Amino acid sequence: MGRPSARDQVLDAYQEILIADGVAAVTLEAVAARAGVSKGGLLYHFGSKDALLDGLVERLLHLTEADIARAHEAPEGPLRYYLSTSVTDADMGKPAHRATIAALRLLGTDPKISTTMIEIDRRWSELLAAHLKDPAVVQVAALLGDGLYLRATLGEKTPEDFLRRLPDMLEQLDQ
Amino acid sequence: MGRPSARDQVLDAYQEILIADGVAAVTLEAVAARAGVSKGGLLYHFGSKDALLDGLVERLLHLTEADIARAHEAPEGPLRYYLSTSVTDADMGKPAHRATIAALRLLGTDPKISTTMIEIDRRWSELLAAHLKDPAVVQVAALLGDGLYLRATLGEKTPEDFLRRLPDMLEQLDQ
DNA sequence: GTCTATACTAAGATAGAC
DNA sequence: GTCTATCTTAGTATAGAC
Repeated sequence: MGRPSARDQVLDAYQEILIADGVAAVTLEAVAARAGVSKGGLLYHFGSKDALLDGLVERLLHLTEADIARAHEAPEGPLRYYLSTSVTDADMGKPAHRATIAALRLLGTDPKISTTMIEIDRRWSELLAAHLKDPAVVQVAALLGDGLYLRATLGEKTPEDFLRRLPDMLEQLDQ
Repeated sequence: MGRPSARDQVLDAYQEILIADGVAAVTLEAVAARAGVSKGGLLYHFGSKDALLDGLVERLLHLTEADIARAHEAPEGPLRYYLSTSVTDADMGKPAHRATIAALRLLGTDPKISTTMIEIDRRWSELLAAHLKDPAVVQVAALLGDGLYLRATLGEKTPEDFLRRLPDMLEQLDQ
């Protein structure tokens, strides 16, 4: 693992401020402070605020790829993996999850966010399609994932017991 | 109907810029220009940028209330009304819909947006709960609505034929 | 109720030392 | 690779005329 590079620490700080305090709180100064570097130091790694966003998008894409690979192998199957992954408190610490929530905070600010989220949706749907019969159920599952992420971004938690029932309901629908 | 007040025109401009160009494009100057008034004129109606956001939230709450009242009477039933309402191209012009998309653009910028969206979710769920047997299906329906709104915000359109099947699937699940 | 002019501030970015 | 100092601009908000 090794200790994180300064670059990664900056990206972490960016992400965490985004999640905790919202887009308005993300100033170069605040990010630098949280990462333990100066504004100049930060700008060495990311030449502009926009570069910071690009960095987050890139990270999100990588983490998602890794997550989908894991879903492929998951003993409980991709559907359960996908839906639980989205939101449980236990998973809130999951890197892919945090990066997604952070990115969603930037929704209105840059079109790159939208295209990235659409792309991620597409990849998960691809995986789900390979494991469900009915394409409509795939759509439902993907849509539910999106709903869960929106709620997580709103700070609303979805009841655990409902989350446990969810995959069963979808499988019933897939008959 | 009467012609819209200057105040309303300002709010319209704010909303439309939000939807079309995102949060960064929303400057007092841009909003004023689009509303056909000067910066000073705008600030007479809304004393600050924050007041503009408050205005949108208030409008959204009113429109939602009216929409829910309509859903109550809808011949196709609240479930169908809720799900179609969310996203069809035909409904894109619907005031409640546009206000919602605009508000979602502001997600990361102010906690008021989150609390408002949660409140709106709650009200729709209340209505749906009165017309479905299984509380879990109510949750699913509400979550799907959220997912549809997130996708609309992303600019991704959901296939019409899938949308038509959706309520039937949920009713099947509710047996 | 709306306009013009202007003050003020915050924040992004550059330059150059270390 | 990181820091301090500084420049620059954009954008919010105020004041006061009409």
